[in-house]
Amino acid sequence: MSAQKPTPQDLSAQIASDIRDAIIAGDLIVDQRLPSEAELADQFSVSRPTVREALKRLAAQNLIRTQRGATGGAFVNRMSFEDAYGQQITTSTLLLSMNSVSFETACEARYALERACAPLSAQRRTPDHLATMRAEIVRQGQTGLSDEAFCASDVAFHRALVDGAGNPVLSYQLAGAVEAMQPLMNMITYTQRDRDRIIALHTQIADALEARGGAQTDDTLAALGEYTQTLARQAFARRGHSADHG
Amino acid sequence: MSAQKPTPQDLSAQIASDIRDAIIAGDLIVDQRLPSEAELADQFSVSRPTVREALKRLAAQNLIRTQRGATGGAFVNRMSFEDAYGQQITTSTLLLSMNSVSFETACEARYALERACAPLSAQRRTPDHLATMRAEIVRQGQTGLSDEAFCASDVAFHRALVDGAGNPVLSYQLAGAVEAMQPLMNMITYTQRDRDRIIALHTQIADALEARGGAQTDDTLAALGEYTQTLARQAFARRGHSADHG
DNA sequence: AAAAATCATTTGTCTGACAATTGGTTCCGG
DNA sequence: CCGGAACCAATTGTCAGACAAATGATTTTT
Repeated sequence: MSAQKPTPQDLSAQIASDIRDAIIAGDLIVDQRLPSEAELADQFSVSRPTVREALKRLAAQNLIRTQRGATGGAFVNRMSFEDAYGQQITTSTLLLSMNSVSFETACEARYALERACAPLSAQRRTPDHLATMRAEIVRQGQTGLSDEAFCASDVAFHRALVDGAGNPVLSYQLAGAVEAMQPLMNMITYTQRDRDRIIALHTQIADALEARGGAQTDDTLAALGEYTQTLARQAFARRGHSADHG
Repeated sequence: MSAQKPTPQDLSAQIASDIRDAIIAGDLIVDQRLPSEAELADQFSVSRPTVREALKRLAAQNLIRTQRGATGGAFVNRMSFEDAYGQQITTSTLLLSMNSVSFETACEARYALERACAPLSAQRRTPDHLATMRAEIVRQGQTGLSDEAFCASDVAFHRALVDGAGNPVLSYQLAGAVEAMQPLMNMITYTQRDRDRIIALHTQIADALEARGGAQTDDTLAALGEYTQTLARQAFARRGHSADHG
């Protein structure tokens, strides 16, 4: 009966919640202009700085954009796929780096999700997607490529695979899984032999997609996932050893 | 040599970016206390309100938490899976509702991702997961259940399936795909016959998971996805008709 | 009619202040 | 010496008012 949440929330957080709810509920539609900061301050009976803090919270979530000038103000933002990508990647990256998620768990999730794209990508990939993948494979074979650059190319390869499915929602969901893995992948040192093996598997995947072989793609992805897990286990075993000696 | 980005960004956005980068780079570790607002204002040569706006931006992304009092301040937040779920769902929901993503595209993505969990869930699901699924199936069969409640139960059922994979990263990634679909699913009117069919498929899925049948689960999920698409097509066809007449 | 100057509105930023919270500190009493 | 109560200091939360900067609309001038 009393207050479950008396005032654990700041005013700016409450106001942000109110406006956010209105946007989600559709009471505020895309590109609609919110009242000016002064008006909002009046409506909520708070000061303008407090309103501004609330608006900044919403802006941080890409829910609104602001523009200054005579006809300026805060406008409900159409959440773009690009915005969503960015948030997804930031969130996923931090989630993985801060929660002692094992490489194994993250890797399993990534390859499970990616395999979900395989049949669709085999069906719909365009020559563009294939070209991107082939180009990344070539890059991965270059001598003198740093491990970091190798991983970046790996990510680009896999993004092309995912995008090949031609489903932007899928691409968005996968963005986090693929990109957030990169920092973890960077912790591995790749020998030339490792790279050769990965490149061979990438080539198999590209070939399978070119031949519209969904099942083949899926199998090869599974193999690549397994191989990645093996590499990681070796890397961490080595690290564990040197830790013992350090 | 001039400015690539002259000043398209607010000061508070720049400061938020700086701090965010520091967190992502690991320069600021979990639970570490940031300098006080006054100190930050000094360091960045801005006023305290500007610093506060920056901090609110970060708080909106669950990157920091603030606490007041003598030993209070802003602390780097450990991004919890729960936090990440919430952001993921909000972002996905808005993305779908604002971008005229077709039901077909969203549904395809959802079932593709969910099928990725099938083999893992068949392998690892606990009796708890099965019990949840069975309970939701029972609920779905209750007479007088509103379409909305039916959809909510559907979501709960699918979440149990996904959680059964025992991979929190996977659960997190799927949260958006499954939950964000609910508003779209709510647009469909389910006849008793529709519900019976869905319940039958759900039962098949639960049975398959109980029998550790990954492939069977996958097949049934595919069938359920197809059926959902069919229902949606019918619903939209009807809607189109009445639109013609209205 | 076109261009330039002006204006009004709105966000961005600053200054200074006070309230509220909260852990630590000091002081008093036993 | 110990325990508790009063006090203190640091910090965030909020407010009020002001000015700067941007920007579209308006008015004036050419």
